[in-house]
Amino acid sequence: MQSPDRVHLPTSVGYLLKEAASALRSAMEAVLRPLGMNVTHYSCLELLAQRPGLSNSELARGAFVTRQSMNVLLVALERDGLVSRAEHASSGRALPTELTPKGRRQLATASAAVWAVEVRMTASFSDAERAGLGDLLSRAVSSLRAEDPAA
Amino acid sequence: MQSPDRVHLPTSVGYLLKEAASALRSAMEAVLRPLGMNVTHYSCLELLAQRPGLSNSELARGAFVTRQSMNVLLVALERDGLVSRAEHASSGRALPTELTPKGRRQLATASAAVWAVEVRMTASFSDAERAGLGDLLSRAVSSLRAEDPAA
DNA sequence: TGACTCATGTCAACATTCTGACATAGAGTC
DNA sequence: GACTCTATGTCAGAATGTTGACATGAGTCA
Repeated sequence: MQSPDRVHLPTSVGYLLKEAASALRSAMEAVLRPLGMNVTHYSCLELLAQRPGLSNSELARGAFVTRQSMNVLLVALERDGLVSRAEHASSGRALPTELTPKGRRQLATASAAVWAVEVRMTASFSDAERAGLGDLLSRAVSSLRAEDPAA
Repeated sequence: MQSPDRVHLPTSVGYLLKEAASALRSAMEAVLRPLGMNVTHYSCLELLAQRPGLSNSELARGAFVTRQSMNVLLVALERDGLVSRAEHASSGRALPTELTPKGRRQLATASAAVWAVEVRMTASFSDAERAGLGDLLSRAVSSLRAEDPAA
């Protein structure tokens, strides 16, 4: 098939993974832009809806960015009245964050749009294929993190 | 399972896709950093090795960045003597680019390292699963691009 | 108690990438 | 030829994200 220590791009799982993630990101940004949001913006709100009280660092990990990046986003979201952060930590240094009603409303619109993108992406899949893709991706993540402390 | 117009993060194919791509990128950067390269840098060299004479715009599409970004990278790669660009276009405006021997040497090391990462990522997969993942990802990309002109 | 480790929030400087814009070159159409 | 359309290379500005660093708070252990 191919030489054993070399990457063949068109059939490389890594390349296809990158391509799929890129296409998904583009599609998401296309539907989020008219709503005045970007992917990280939406991800932050979605995380907060499903797990209220998350701290800046936890949100950063969930959205796959650094806590510094998430922090500048949170400052903007708080300024726009979409989230509210605790003044001071009840324990440790983590400042729990929560959605405001305004944030919840904005998220509702965005979440529906993003869901439609996900549906379109997996439109040709059977239920078994959809579940299989999720399983394979999960295992790939586990394998990557197994021997590598980074990330 | 879940409400029909809402995303449930831990089981969302989109979220898992983003997570896997993030983990792969981290792993690749971890092995490329000691070599003085990053992912886009490597991608550019790999593309040129497999398809010599690619133009700036074609490289950008292959590496999933804008042509502006690829251009600044190409300028740096040419300055470092890793690639050579044609002085003027033989047809149109596209300037074909090729690897120099130095670029080929650097790529050889990087390609082996990246290949090892891909092997690790799919270590627990059977051959059928590896091929299946590639097939599912390809179909997901097709579906995303089908109705959406962006990307 | 004190030292150590770890996670967090935050500041600063830097790197990377993108958006917007413009001029140029070829293909197709009238 | 003149027009339109598309693709390309390039410039400038801005947004976004990262690395590096530091201080703080909590837990662990001698």
